[in-house]
Amino acid sequence: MANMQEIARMAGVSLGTVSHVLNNSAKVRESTRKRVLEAVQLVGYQPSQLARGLRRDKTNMIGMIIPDITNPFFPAVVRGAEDVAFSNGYRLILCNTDNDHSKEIIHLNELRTYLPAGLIVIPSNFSDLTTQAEYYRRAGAGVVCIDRLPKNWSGDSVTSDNEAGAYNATRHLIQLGHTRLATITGPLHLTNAAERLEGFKRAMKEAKLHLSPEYVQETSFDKQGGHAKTLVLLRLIPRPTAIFAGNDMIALGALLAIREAGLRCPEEISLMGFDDLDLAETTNPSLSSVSQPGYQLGTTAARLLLDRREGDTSPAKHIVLETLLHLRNSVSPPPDVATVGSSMNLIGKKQGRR
Amino acid sequence: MANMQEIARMAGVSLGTVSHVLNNSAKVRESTRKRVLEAVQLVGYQPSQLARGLRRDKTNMIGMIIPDITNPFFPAVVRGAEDVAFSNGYRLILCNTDNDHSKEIIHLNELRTYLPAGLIVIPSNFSDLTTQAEYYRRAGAGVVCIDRLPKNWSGDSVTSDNEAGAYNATRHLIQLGHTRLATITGPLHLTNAAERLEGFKRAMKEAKLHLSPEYVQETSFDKQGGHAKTLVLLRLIPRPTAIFAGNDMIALGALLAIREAGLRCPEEISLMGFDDLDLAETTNPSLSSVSQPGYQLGTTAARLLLDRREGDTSPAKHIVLETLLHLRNSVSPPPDVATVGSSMNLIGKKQGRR
DNA sequence: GCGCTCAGTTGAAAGCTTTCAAAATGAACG
DNA sequence: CGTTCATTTTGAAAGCTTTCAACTGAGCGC
Repeated sequence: MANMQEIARMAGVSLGTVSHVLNNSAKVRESTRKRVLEAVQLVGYQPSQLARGLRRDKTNMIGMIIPDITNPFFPAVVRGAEDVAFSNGYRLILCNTDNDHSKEIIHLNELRTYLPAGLIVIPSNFSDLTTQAEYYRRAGAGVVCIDRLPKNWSGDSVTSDNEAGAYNATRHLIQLGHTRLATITGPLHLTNAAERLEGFKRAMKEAKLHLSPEYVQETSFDKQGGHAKTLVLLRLIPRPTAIFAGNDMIALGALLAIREAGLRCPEEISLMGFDDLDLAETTNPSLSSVSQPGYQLGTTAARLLLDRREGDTSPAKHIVLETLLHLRNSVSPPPDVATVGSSMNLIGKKQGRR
Repeated sequence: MANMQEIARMAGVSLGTVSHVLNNSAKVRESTRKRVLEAVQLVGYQPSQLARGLRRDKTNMIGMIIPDITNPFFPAVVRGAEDVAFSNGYRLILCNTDNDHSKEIIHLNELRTYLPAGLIVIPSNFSDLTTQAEYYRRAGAGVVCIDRLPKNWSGDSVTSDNEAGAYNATRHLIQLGHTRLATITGPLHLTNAAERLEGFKRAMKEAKLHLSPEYVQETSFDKQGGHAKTLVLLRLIPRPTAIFAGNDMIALGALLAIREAGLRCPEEISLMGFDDLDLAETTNPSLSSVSQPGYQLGTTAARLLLDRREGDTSPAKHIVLETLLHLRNSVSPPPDVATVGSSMNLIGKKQGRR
């Protein structure tokens, strides 16, 4: 591959001049500039990002560390980040951690030696990000934490308003007439799962509804977890009439379990998810869910990183994105209320409102 | 960040020796080796991948170029590639092209200057990959093309057996008694779409069924396309009793259109998808689909790349992965046949067979 | 004709590693 | 103790760019 040396020779100038033309780092006579650019065109020269990064102490790469691209919530986030990154000349290195904290450390350690412009991280379980981020910052690379935060995180972050989203969803169920509400949460050491539980509890408390401990089940954020814990809930006496699932994967498992148990959703039991994945639309019944803006999560994080890169040194920002309650067919008034009247349609119209 | 120089000083040896310890590139006395490793441990030294790449003329990065990570078929592919890459010490740079050939070129040109170990590409529309790949090969980087191939591709490739998958799916529909089969294909300049149409046609021909041109509709690989073209098909007289969709997104759109038209699936019209995405399981009715191994597509491609890296210089390989017909509830015998008998259950049992 | 300024250009160093020829070390042997 | 040979270790170059101090040459005022 052609290098600067060759361009310099072709244009009859020195290395330095070629560099100046390429980077606009000094005034270059128009005629000289033209000669250089012509040579560049001619051989299709592209500067070595490796050498450039080494010399500048910074590359145009952004490390993106996520649990698992296969989890349907994450692709939109990644895409959001990539779009903003790409259109500003940055590229994304994608790393999956499987929520495994040791895998995360490997990535964090190695990524650093690429001198990335920054890092966007969805922390793994028990992440050590707080310590590691310090090294990055010292090296002049920003770190933005998204979706959930590790212990003691004091850096930049972008999250969804999990608490409010859960609160609104729960309140909606309560307004429909439900009094025996249960929830299946994600792992409560994850801030997003914990916040959603908080929102759920706040709505319950506000409505002065009793919440017995076995109505709160904790599990992993996946279908199997949702399935297993729903079976537990369905065996309780009295049985809950509505389940608020910590995310849509859990809700999906719940739906399965409800069907297996021979119950009808929403007639006998209502179900509410979180994330509003594409699949929420196509399940049977379609799934009501709290919509959180995954794509925006990614773009905002990337934007934040680039702003830092361009010199924004204001104190750590904690951006919280709004959620939206997306109502579909998996919720209805509880069995006893349903027979009374049809307040249901009315409330169904609220679709899309917060 | 600590560098080799520092390690050398700490261990009281020269740069070269540190390098040899780190790379096992020469015999080093055990005691010396130990001193070096201790220093490395102590400061948590990690070699600069940038400098290493520059010197070695090759990094541990693999460029992965795909249309859009947001398309539900791709995450599994990417994950497969990342898993194999990661466990062999390689990292993935993810690039989305949106099927835009000019965006692909930008990525191809820039990625080259990172001296990646190789490239895994799902070519965009009208991709120029064949030309570009030559440059990569000259630089000692492998290029593996997956899922679909660009014009004149003669390099390594990994694809699914689209033709056979489509053939089997179509034959199944025919065996159920359908005679008026229609298909909605993806863009026919894409090899995978074209191959699926070929398989469809072969089954039709074999069964001596007539296929009039308006029963073959071409569109983009997405929901909107599927929706629009299904509306076209449903207006035809006589109306097809089965639709073979080019992929599950098209099938999803078709399902919507069928529902809108007030028709019942599968009773009045059967629907078959391709890809067997997760969502196929949760639609109503659940979607029968040709399952192609996305994850394996990724792992195989990465494996192939690494083999090349390790010196495999055999001629270009064209690996074709098997598909599997995954039967669910969206197909049944056509209306007239259904009333005759219940061969349906029997065939339904074939689930999972090829 | 001299000195000064200023725009434009240059050359070399630096960034961090790998690699290779050459040097140093150490052990064995006569 | 001096050689020899094998084993370790070293030093410097190379890979490609950016950056900065220094240089060149033209134009200008006096």
